[in-house]
Parts: sequence; structure tokens; C-alpha cells
Amino acid sequence: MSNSDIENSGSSHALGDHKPYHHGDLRRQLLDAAAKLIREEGEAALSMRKLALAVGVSRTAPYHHFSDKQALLCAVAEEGFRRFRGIVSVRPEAGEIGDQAAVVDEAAIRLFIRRYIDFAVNNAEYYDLMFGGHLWKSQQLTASLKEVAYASFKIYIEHIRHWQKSTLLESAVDPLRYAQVTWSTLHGMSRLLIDGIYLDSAAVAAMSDTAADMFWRQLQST
Amino acid sequence: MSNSDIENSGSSHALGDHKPYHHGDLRRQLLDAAAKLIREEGEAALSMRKLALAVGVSRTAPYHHFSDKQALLCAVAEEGFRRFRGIVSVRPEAGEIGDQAAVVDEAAIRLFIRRYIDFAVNNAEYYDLMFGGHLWKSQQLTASLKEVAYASFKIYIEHIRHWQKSTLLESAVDPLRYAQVTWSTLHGMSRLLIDGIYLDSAAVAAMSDTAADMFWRQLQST
DNA sequence: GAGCAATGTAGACAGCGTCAAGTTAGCTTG
DNA sequence: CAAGCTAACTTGACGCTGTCTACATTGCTC
Repeated sequence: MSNSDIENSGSSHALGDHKPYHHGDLRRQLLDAAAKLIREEGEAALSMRKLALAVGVSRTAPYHHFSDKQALLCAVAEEGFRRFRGIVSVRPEAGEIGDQAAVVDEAAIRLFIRRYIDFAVNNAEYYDLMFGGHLWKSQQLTASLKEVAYASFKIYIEHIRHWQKSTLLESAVDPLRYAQVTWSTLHGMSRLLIDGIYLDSAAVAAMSDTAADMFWRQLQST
Repeated sequence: MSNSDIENSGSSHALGDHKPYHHGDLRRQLLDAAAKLIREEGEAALSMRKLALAVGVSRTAPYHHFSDKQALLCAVAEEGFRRFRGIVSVRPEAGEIGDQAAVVDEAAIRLFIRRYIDFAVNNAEYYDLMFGGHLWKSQQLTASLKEVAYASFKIYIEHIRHWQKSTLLESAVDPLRYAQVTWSTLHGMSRLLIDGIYLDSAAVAAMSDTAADMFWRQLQST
């Protein structure tokens, strides 16, 4: 009795009006616990039952917040995309000058690549869900996940366009193809690192720089 | 009685001496059925029990040929690598001239890329296992799988060295880094196609050619 | 023909996702 | 303030999974 008072004190109208009723904010805790579980024991080790146990509710309680295991994974992926947007946004450092004045040089590309790989490797539990076949092949993506995912794709394309425009020589490369191929490289490298096929993590910097070199040269093709 | 005679007639010493005893060749049939099941219903839909049912034996029979589900998947992956070696081998067409005489130009690179992507997309059930995190992250690869996998990696590196040597200008790129980055591109593109993130399969050719362009230019860097 | 090892079967167990039915608790409305 | 509605949660059950154990069959070797 007194304990439920403590848990609920003020929370019901502090966050909004329709999510947390009874327990605290289960939804939030489930998402966090899911990410933690995947990070620590791998995606395969995540089960709804273990998850429920981990946050101290009964097996079926999560189904009142997510229709499916799939839906829960979608929500985790969505969270990942939100973090991702911050990492891979266009603005150069932190709005010191006007955005479009900045000239893109090889160093900028290098930095971008390193940030991408860094995010992927250090947030593998999110990256797997965001860009893994498990969700995408299933054709059952949440509407809200689709939304935020496509927004991220757009940001990437925008990023590429920005590179092309601010390169001094006018580039002859089709921006869409260029975006597709460069993203393939970034994604492939991330996957090979995450999946433990590229084992030498000390080589990441060198690989990134080689990729930057390649991207840069291609960008300058006449 | 008579039917078992038919099944076993001559088979026991036709194939070798130590695999198929009793049923026919269960091991072979399991591997084929597994690949077929994965192809048709996805990796997640493959279960040992369904597999056993599919080839007409009881649930636990497969465990006499594979210690684990994992071991079975390793064997399927191994099969994949064997097919892969044929696709991604160095020799140009079919030994018409001596191998090393051939000069590598952009067309050769284009062809190689198309062959790689083609294999990945049309043998997704194998490619997933061969280069998916599922097996590699588990750290429980079969010894024989490791062997054939590393052999494939070596072939790829050899391939790259061949490119570099037979390019007329001497290339300044570190061959290992170059191999890592180009493979990242190929792998990334394959994954994005297989996983249904790149949906426009009509664009595959254009993407491949853009990649070839990029690889080629980088190869010529002084 | 006897014995042995390889091969196949049936039973059992814990764990999984999730549906159906019942319980608790907080908000809304008279 | 009491009644009632509904969101949040629990328990029970079902069919599926991987795999262990114990048992039955079969073919090869001596």
C-alpha cells in the first residue's frame, strides 16, 4: 500500500497522460532492459519472459505495452535511430559559422566515417536491430519505426549532397548511386566488425582512412 | 525388407567408407533439406524437428550426424563456402591463356563485383550463414568450417594482389587495407540487398558499376 | 553366429511466444 | 462519495523449440 503510493507519487501526470498508470513506467523500463540484455547476452538471448522477470513483472505484462516481441524490438530500434540521428547529422561541429559555408575536405569525410563506425560498434545492440535483416525482412515494421528510419536515410542522402555541393570541383557522380555505394561500405565494415569477422579492432582507424581516401577520390572524379 | 535392400544397394561403398550406414545418406539429405527450408521460409523457421520430419526420420536422428543445431548450420555454411570458391576464384574465364598474363582493367573488376553480388543474392540462405553474425559471434565454429572459411578469405586477398600486380601503374595502396575496404563494400551491398533494405533490385547493376568505378580509381592512385 | 559400434526411436524436461480468463487499481462520472 | 469503466497486471494453458537419456535396430567385423 504505502509502497505503491511511493512508486506512483506524481508520476501519473508528470510524463503526459496515457502511458504509465499502475506500476511506474513499465514501457520505458522494458526498452532499457531489453537493450541492456541484448548488449550483454546477445539478441538471441532476449526473451519476453526473461525481460519481464528482469523488470519485476509477470510474463505477460509486457504485452500490454507491445503487441508483440517484434513490436518491442521495433521500439528498441526506433530508440537506436533517434540516437543515430545525432551522430550522423550534417552540421560540421556545433554551429560556429553558418552551416553551408563549410568546405568539405578529406578530413571531414574521415571524421564522418569514424563517427559512423564508432556508433555502430559501440551501440551494436541497436545497430543490429536498426539495420539487421531480422526486422526488415519480416515486413512487419511498426509505422513509427518506418517513419524514423526513412528520416535517417534522408539525412544520409542530404549529407552526401552536401559533400558534393561543397566540393570545389563539380562532381560527375550520380549522388544516389554514390550514396548507396558509400553506405554499403560503411554498413559492411560495421557488420564485419560487429559480427566478429574483422577481429583486429586496432585496424579500424586505418581501414576508415582508406575508405575516406576512396570516397574522397571518387567525389572528385570529373 | 525388400525396400531396405533397394535403398542400400551399392550405396555403402559407392560414396566412400564412413558416412552413410543405415538409412541411405541422411547427412547429405539433412544438409540439402536445411538449405531448402532456409531458402523457402527463412533461417528463423528452421528447426531440427521440422528438418527431421522433412527427411522422414524421428526428431533426434539428426543428432547422430551433427552434435548440435549449430554444428549443422556450420556444415551448411561450409557447403556455401565451397560453392563460393568457384564463383570468386582468380582465373579470368576458363584457362584460355596462362593466368598471370591477363591484364586487369575496369571491366574485369566490374565482372567480379557482379559475380559476388549475384552469388550473395541468389544464395542468400548460404550467404547469411557464411557471413552472418549468428555463427561467427558464437565462437563455436566447427574446425572444418574455419578452415574452408579462411581459405576463402585468402583467395580474396590473392585476388586483390592480382589486381594490383597486373595494373600497369604501380599502386600505392596497402593491399590489406584495400582488400578490407572493398570487401566491406561488397559485403555491405549484399547485406542491404538480402535484408530488403535496398529494395530496388533493378539498381543492382548501376550500383555495382559505381562501386567498380570507385575500386578502379583507387587502384590507380599513385 | 557373436559382439560391437553406428544408427534410429520414444519419452521427458525446461524454455519459448502468446492467447484466454480472471484480478487489481486508478480515473471518470453521476 | 459510490458506481462503473478501463488500463495494467497475474495465472493458467497450449503448442512449439533444442536436446538429454534410455532403449531398439541394423550392418560390419571377427
